Amino acid sequence: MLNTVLKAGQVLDLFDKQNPEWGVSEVATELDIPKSSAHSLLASLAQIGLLRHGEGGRYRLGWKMLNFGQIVIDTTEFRVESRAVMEQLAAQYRETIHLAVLDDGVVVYADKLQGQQAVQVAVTGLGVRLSPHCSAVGKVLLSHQPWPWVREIMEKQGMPKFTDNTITDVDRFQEELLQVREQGFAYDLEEAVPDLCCVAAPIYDYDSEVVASLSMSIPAYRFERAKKEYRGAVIRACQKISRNLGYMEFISSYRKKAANK
Amino acid sequence: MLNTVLKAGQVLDLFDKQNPEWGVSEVATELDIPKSSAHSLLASLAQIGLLRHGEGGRYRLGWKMLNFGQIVIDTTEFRVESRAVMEQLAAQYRETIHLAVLDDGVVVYADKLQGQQAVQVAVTGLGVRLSPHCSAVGKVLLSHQPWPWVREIMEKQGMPKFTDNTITDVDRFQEELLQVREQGFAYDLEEAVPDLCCVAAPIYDYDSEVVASLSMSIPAYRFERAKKEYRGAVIRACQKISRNLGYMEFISSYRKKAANK
DNA sequence: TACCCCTGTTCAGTTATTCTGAACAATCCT
DNA sequence: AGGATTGTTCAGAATAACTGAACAGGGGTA
Repeated sequence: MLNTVLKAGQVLDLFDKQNPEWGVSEVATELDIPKSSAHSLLASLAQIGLLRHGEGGRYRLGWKMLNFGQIVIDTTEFRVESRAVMEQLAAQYRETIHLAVLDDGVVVYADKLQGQQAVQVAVTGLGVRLSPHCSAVGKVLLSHQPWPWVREIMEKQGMPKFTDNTITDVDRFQEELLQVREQGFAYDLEEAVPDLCCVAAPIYDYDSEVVASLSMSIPAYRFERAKKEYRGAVIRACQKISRNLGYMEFISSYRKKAANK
Repeated sequence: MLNTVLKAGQVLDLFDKQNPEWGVSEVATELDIPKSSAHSLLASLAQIGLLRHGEGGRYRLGWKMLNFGQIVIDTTEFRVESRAVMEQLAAQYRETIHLAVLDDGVVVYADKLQGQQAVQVAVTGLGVRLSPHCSAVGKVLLSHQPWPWVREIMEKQGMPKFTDNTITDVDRFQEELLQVREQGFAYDLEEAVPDLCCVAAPIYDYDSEVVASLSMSIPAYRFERAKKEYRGAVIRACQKISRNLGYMEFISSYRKKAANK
């Protein structure tokens, strides 16, 4: 591992929505490195376009980040395939639809659609990273990962309690994941945000790997009324996307048999 | 300048919409470096999340890029201010609206709206980088930069001919920029794409700096009919955005006088 | 207006890293 | 099953990064 690149990564990670602008001295004190080291890191990152230094010598994330982000969006196969199905769902139910993936143990929103105002949609909240233990998509994605790995992640990240329903016990979480995997969908019953429920299902690719998860978010009072219908719609949507990605169920079950031999 | 970071930048620049996936050996031969060097670069970039290595050990841009791109979008002041005005323009004229900035001598689309289908809009073509000599936004942005610097950029990048109207002569381009700066707007009369015309104007910030340019793109036959109206609409939109950013014209003229002393 | 303090930037010697090329392991294709 | 890819590892040789003090440029204040 190249030490210099790792340091550069630490520098980049400082830039977030709350602190989009950093000076050399600030970075130096924050990372506890000499001013000159911070300077060469920032200057080099600016030279390759990942940062830019505008007025006052302060640094911001560069426009190339926009470019790279867009490439991610445009070249992710399941994202392209999901789009049409997501729009259909959003149009029919007028609820918020999320498409999420697992990245280094956290849930990342790869796409988002709102039923109401169509315009702002695809941009807001995209790329947001959050802990997976309290969301339907997180449960779905983790349920298809080996438990020891999941356990390690949970211990490393912790399982913060956001509402009374948040699962904070590791063993309880394992049971939940087993059930999710078994039944092929997951609920989030006000576990992350009060009064907000979600239902999510897995998206498989041609290799029968779970590559993403799609969810619909619904206010609790409305969710209770038609839980089954929402669930069915999400599951059918995921099946349709999976099929478009080349997933075939019978091959999957065949491979499971082969693996168990 | 940190050599390692520069190398990392070269690696990242390989990833584009046409080649979103690279292996170690491919990178090594492409950049003419030993396989092991390519490996440590890719592995390190993957560790900090800028890349990810999925199936087959091949590497792709990481999900963190989406995150960073989104931060750029959400924390760019003029972009936030422009949004409402752009939507208004798009709704009224039903034509494509672009918001562009200058980054290292090239034009970058910071936002894009289409009048017709509202949904796909904000995502398509965002972050795209193109040469500035054949677009209205490019002319506007360059017209507010010192000519020697612009000349250098033009000589480095070249001025490729896309249509019969493309300006390919440097001296001719200088005249054009002088006029654009003087009149406060720029046309693109089928200079980049046949049958496509644009009109663009500058967006000033509180410091009287040109930070971006907004343009409207219209099919040539329609553009000829109402050139003046389109021009007026774009200029008024830019003035409104500039004012929201704290730009005040009288301060600008005051500073010009002070600078000329 | 002049001062002071805090910026970002540069530089050269010391230190620690990266770079390299060959050997290994795993995978795909024939 | 074989051959030729691929990605990965390792230890010595070469080179880069790290440091801390000195420099320069602004912004604010007295």
